[in-house]
Amino acid sequence: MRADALRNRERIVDAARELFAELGAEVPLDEVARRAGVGNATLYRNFPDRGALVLGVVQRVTDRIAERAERALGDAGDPFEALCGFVSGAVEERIGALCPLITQTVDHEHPEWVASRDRLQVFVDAVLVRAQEAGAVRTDVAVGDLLMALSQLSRPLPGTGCGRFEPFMARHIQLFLDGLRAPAGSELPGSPVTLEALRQPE
Amino acid sequence: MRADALRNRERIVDAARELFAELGAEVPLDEVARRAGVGNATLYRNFPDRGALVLGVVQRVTDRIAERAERALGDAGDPFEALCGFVSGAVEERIGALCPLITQTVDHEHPEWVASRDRLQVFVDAVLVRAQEAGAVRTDVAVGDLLMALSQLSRPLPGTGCGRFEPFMARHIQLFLDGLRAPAGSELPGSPVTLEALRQPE
Amino acid sequence: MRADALRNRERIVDAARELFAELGAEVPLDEVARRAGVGNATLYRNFPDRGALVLGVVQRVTDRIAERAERALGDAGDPFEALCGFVSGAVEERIGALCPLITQTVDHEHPEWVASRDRLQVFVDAVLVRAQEAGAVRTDVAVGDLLMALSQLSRPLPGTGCGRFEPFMARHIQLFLDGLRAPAGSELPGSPVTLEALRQPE
Amino acid sequence: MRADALRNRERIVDAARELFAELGAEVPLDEVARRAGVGNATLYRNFPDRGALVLGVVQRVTDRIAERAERALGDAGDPFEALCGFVSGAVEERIGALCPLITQTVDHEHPEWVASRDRLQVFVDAVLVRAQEAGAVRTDVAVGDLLMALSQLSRPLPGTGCGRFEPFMARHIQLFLDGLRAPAGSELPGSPVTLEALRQPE
DNA sequence: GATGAATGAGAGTTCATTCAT
DNA sequence: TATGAATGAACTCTCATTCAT
Repeated sequence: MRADALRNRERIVDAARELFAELGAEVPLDEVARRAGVGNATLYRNFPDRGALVLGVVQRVTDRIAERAERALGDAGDPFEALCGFVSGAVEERIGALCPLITQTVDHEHPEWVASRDRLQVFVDAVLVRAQEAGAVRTDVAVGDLLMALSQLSRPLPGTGCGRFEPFMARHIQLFLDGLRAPAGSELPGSPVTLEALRQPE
Repeated sequence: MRADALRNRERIVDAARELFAELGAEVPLDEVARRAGVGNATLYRNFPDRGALVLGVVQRVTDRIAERAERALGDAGDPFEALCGFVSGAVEERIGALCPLITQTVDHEHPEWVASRDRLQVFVDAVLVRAQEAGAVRTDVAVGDLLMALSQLSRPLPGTGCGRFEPFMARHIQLFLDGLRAPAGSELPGSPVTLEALRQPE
Repeated sequence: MRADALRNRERIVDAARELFAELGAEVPLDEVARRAGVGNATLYRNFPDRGALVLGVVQRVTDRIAERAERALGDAGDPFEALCGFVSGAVEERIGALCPLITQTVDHEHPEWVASRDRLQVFVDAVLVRAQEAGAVRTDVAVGDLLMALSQLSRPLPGTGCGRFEPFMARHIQLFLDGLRAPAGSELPGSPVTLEALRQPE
Repeated sequence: MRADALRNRERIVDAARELFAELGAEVPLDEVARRAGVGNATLYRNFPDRGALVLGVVQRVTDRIAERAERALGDAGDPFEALCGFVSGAVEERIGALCPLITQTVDHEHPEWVASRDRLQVFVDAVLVRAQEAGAVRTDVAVGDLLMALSQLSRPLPGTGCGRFEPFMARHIQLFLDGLRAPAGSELPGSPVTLEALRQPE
């Protein structure tokens, strides 16, 4: 019976991830339950409120992106190529839907979230630093710059049938990656950004 | 009383612009009315439904950004500097809130919107082409690339007290502008994007 | 200027009469004003609230039907024919919309209304009695029986494009008139009904 | 819990039937819910919009009247008496509130409604024809003449505390029934009316 | 543990009526 | 005086959440 329950939980998170990406974070939770093929009360049993569900999705996505970064680290080829590969993977994992979920509802003190976030940061940082040490990426940027900009550039636009704008996004992400290349094209305002910035002090 | 009515209309559009930027396109219309200092029915007299109000805001913002572009055109200085100045101005005008409003609710056949959009395109195109002809910007990008990416990079994040993330955005926009610089840093997928893309055929 | 004001008042009552008959007594008063070709505030100047407007319409219709009855009285031909002619005329005057307006909103103490009602009763009673005295109509019915049933049978049905059902109504009114004929086809429950019944004590 | 849900549905239809008859088809749905003793959202779960609720009520009433006709058919006594008994029963079932609901909101293509309507027609037709064959009722009338006129004559008048006018209605219905008696008292305009007329072609 | 149903709070929209020109 | 505009109350419908089976 526990296997069944776990499978339900998985299906709920998956359904929520898709729907959040397609229709935004405001989708009716009954809709999520329907897509997951469970009753709504089952959803509430697993995630007492919308915040808990969002946290579940955010962690899931974050962890999968961290895995991608870890895999990119193991890639022995050109460091910049590895970085680009990671970027594509992150987009596939729907990183574009991530930032709004985090800023809108995640509790930044929540230890599980902090752990996921830090793990993500460690691996992406390694991928980035390796490219910087190879002289391929300017040194005045940090992991938060990469991930936040990437998230924004691939962020879904409401009303677009989920994917309609992706061809454009690929161009714009490429332009951004060109802007990351060493030597620095211009001086950047502010300081390099890390993921802790997401919970900025007010 | 016509003067009074017009002033009310202005106040409603202004309030909506702010609230759409701060809280997204789903803000309660009663909230917009309250912020504008009018009764809710006054809002509905001027804008029969949410779509009409969104259209009003979109046109207002589009027109103001087009004016900025026109002014940048008159700037006799360095063409790339003029482009950067325009970009800053567009961000100030809250271009970041624009794309979602357009894709979500604007009727792409609506003649007034088409007129505003085309006017914007003409002026921004001129600013961009001038920089390209001066050899400062790569030639495989078009006005839609600039505006859509800019819009996404400056798009407000829900739950952030409107501005909290602007320091980061400035960095990321700068990186994107660096990516725009000639010579081209890499080959871009797809073709240069114009604003007609916003209404892409299905 | 008074002539103008009076003409406005007339136009408002006419518009209201048509709309009440077509769409029921709940039509928006702004709609009445539009149909009358005046501003809504002009309507409110003439009729402080919906009740006053309804009273105006009810009186107008009542008076016109009373005139028809008066004319039928002057008709020297067959008394039953005269009665039938009056009935047709009353239907043309939209008697079918009358009863609901009266029961719903008219103040039964209002002296002007009482005067109109009594005048109607006097004339219709005369038409009816004449037919009864000629032996054409059963004697156990009174003016209220005739007018209330007639009103119900010709009462507009909402959603019907005003007139779609009139062919049927003509049949049913004819059947009712046949039922009125002497000698009495059956014993009727209760007592003959007069128009005072419209304000029945509770 | 299905039993409970069904009971709720029943209570909602009953409450709606009463309120439609008392106050017309425009009663606030919240009022219906209150009268039924359920929350408003329960009403909306069962009947997604007002049209669905009206359809539910119309079907319920139609079916009950059809049952009455069926029972009248089984009555071995005088055919005209049986017809009169059916008429009384139909009035008790609130046939008077039926026509407006049908013309105002029912979708005349809706298969369930068509089925109910046709079933009603079959039984009432049988009752009527039997009286005609016994020589008691004129032969130039059909089931639609009977039911539509009956509906209009017993149609509730707004503002009357539901019943105040029933004594009169009984008289007028009796007069109408007298008019139905053979031999025909006069020639009727048009042709006999069936229930299909309710959806008349435009 | 899982489910369908119930609920109340809230959002969009309409309308009778009042105000300001 | 006549008008267009403003207003708040009311109504329909949705949705997060809780309950009963």
